[in-house]
Amino acid sequence: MQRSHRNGELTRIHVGETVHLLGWARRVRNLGSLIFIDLRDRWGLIQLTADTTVVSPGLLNTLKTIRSEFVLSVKGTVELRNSPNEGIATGEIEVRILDLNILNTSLTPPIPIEDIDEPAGEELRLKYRYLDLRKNSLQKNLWLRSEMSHVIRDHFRQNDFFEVETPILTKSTPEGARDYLVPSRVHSGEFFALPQSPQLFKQLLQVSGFERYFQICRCFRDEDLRADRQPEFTQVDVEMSFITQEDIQDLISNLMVRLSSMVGRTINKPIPRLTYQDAMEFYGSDKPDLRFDNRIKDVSAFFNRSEFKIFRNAADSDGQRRVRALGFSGPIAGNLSRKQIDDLERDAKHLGAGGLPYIKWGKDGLSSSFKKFISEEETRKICTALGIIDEGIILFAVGPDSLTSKVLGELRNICGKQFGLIDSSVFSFVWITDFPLFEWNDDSLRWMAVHHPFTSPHPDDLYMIEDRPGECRALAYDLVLNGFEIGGGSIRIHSTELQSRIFKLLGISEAEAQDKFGFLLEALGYGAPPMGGIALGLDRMVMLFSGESSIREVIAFPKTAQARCLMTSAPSFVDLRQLTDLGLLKENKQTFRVGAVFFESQASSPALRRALGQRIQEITSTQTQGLISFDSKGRLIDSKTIQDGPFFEFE
RNA sequence: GGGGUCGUAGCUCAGUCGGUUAGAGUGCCAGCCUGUCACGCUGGAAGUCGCGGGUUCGAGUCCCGUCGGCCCCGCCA
Repeated sequence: MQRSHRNGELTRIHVGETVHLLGWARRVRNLGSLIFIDLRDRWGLIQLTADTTVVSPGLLNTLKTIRSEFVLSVKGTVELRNSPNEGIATGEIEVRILDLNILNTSLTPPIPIEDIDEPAGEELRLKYRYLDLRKNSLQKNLWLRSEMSHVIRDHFRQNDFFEVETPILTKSTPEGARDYLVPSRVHSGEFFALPQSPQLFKQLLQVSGFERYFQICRCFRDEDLRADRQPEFTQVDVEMSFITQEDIQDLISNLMVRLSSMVGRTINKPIPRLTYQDAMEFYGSDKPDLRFDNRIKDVSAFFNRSEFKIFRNAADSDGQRRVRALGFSGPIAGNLSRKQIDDLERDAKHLGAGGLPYIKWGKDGLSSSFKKFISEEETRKICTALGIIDEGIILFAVGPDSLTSKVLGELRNICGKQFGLIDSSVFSFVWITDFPLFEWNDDSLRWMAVHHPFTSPHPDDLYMIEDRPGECRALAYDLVLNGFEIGGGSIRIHSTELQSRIFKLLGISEAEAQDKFGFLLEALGYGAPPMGGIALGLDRMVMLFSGESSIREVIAFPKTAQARCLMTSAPSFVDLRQLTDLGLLKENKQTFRVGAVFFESQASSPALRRALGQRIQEITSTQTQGLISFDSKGRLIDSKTIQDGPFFEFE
């Protein structure tokens, strides 16, 4: 069974040739004495045609039975079309069918297998993922992903990197995300954890002298999901010895230039750097979208004599609380409706603000939520300070920086989209540097590592680790693209003493450190080189590079927001035997889910009855009870009483 | 853990104030059709209104609960 050509690669130079093609019938257009079939394979679409008045009766019969998504093998002659279609790549030509075999039939697909304006709901698309993946858009996305992976491998190989696989079954570590656990059968009661990242292994590979390591690896985090977060995701993991953060940033910047060119984007080097502090001050975010430059400004000083008490108090608070503002010029911003402003205020309140004070200058002149506290002259001064020349709006937030940054940073993103400030064809990369090393956690009442506990402090800040941990900077950096964090890394600690100091500050006891990371601490004592690295989020990169807004569109078999696979129905209950094998059920107390499945049918033959029995086993688990009904042809009529059986416990 | 939103034919959706036999487009099936390419025309079949309970003479519509999809907050070193 061989094809002579790929469908999408046929052109007018093949006219006159007899070709053998394979693929799926995307659509059949039967005009009576003329039949057209669009045949799809991985490389494209070609129109098959047959004149039913001249083909053999056998072929005519076959042609009549073809439906969408049937799998076909075709022999035919390439011809120029009478009426070309400029809309498709192979629109100049068509293949006149000489012979055709149906290799397989297809049920009517439950979802449209085409990129159309109103695609099926995501629930169905995920259930029938193998059909959804036939669509051109998903094939294109996964192809881009495949190509990007190759370019990434090539880039690191060219730079003398060593690809090493690290364990998937590994050790649970404190700090960080919740682990996915895997019970050990051999060691009853003990667990492996799936890696949140190969962090410790890549550091140990540096101790081993590999010097340049990379891996494209799967990572797992048992946390709640978002459009850009899946429980398992793919990292481009990198670690190097004897380097500075600039070395790593340069290496990755070069990679980004190469990858961007794959989707027709040119980016300027060097990629700009912004300190964490400046990012928070000017953009209210550690992953600012720099496709537009509207900046947050501290306007506290304008209000140190103001009648507006909330602002005045903040201005007088010596920096504890500040009045910060974000301005947008232009008629769209200046002429927002009451409702649009209410919507923004609702967003602001949602983020923790008390309200959304604003000044707006539009067609109808000035309006402001605190007009009576501010003169027109003062208003003009503030407008000028924020660069609002003609029409525009200024949004205010007051309070501690943590609050005002969050509110204005988020409003900046919302307004940037709403006011059309974002050129979606632009790639705007930025390195965010000098992250804080620690942050105070109110729940556990202790300092936590912002990046991870192996991150090196900034050498200038070493002296204040114990006294002023909150001010201590880390040699840590994130790579941000269009408002998404696509990577993060750091220079690591390579001395046992410093690592112990950090653990101590984090409240990790000597004993716990030994228990959890003893192997690392020990390794650092055997000539660990200075080292650092980065991990890039491949899923997010492919998402952004393909213009998608969810990483599910660039993952072959993604999970839902509730971390389920709708296609396989994972996770699922398992046999009790498996649980007892794993030591997850105590021997002296066993839990059984008791059930029995009855079924009724008028099945005509013993063979059909046996098949139905099998079918029931497929659609129920051993823990199920209820009644299933089939009709005489074995079609399912009713299974609504099927449910999970009750638990019984025996001592 | 919390907030928002959606769930009606295979699919995408409409369904008014709670009131007759729940509609449209598309897909599917059948017939007709020689240049279609989202073919066209004619006809037809197709519904557990997510599930459970409640209010009511009467529920797709109102109330409570529950399940599921999506988005967000918390969370994600």
